[in-house]
Amino acid sequence: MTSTEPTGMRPTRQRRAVVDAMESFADFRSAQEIHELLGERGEQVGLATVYRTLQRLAEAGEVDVLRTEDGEAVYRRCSESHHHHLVCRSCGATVEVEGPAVERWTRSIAAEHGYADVSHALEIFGTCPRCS
Amino acid sequence: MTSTEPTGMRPTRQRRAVVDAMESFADFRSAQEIHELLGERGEQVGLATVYRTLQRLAEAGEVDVLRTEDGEAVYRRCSESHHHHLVCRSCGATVEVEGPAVERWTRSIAAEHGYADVSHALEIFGTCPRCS
DNA sequence: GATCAAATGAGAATGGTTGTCAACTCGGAC
DNA sequence: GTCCGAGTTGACAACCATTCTCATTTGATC
Repeated sequence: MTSTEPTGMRPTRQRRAVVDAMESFADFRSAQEIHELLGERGEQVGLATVYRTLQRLAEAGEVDVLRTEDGEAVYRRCSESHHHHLVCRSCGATVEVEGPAVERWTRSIAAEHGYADVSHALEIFGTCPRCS
Repeated sequence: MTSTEPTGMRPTRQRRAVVDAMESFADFRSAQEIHELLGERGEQVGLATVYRTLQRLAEAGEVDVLRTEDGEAVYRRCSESHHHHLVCRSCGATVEVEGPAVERWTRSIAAEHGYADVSHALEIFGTCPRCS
């Protein structure tokens, strides 16, 4: 559950660099931005490697992934809380929301139908106060 | 709010065809799938036009857009029918589920943040009994 | 040090999506 | 009905995030 947990990944210079870079910001960044950041830090890491590493980290649950409105994947070090997004249809303004009720509900629905390893995706759309 | 509302779009054959096609399914489909569906229906509509039309409809709030896990945009007619899908990660088996609790929760969360015209998309993923 | 699977990087390939632009259409003016 | 201009279309090129390929390098183990 912690970030020092073994993930089955070899601790190469490149992976350490990516993990380090992830610690240096708290918002969502694209793979390309992270690659650029590494360059600025003097860490030479191939773009493909950045993509691969971020993917692995995401699979291992070490980072959160999100899709921007135009389909770009953005990453952020894993905040401890699972949450959803309330997105403005018009300007894209996003609010992170939590819902224990939803978590419980999805789990019970899945169990009811015999589904295992449950996860879910929930997005709420609306028009934000500024746009309406 | 209704689908007969003027959207500032000229009612061309192609747009009518896309809107019609959107009425023929209730789940999220990609632009390419919708384009293919139009072809099967004997409606000749260019792919670019399908993309443009869906974009316009989304802007006008006539359809909901969502990004799949791999960044593809998927569209669904904006409907009041509130059911969600419990999808098997392995074989794709889908169960439709309803959740008044979720409907209520999303509405209240949105209201809390001042968001209007609320809709939402929820998919639950798991491994079905047959696959686990 | 020898060995081998895992990891890397450069560049090519992929594929969804958007841009381009000449041809076409719709709706209003006449 | 005809004309006109702006909106729309479609074929195809361009774009660009992401993934693939594969020869080379690296880390862990013996």
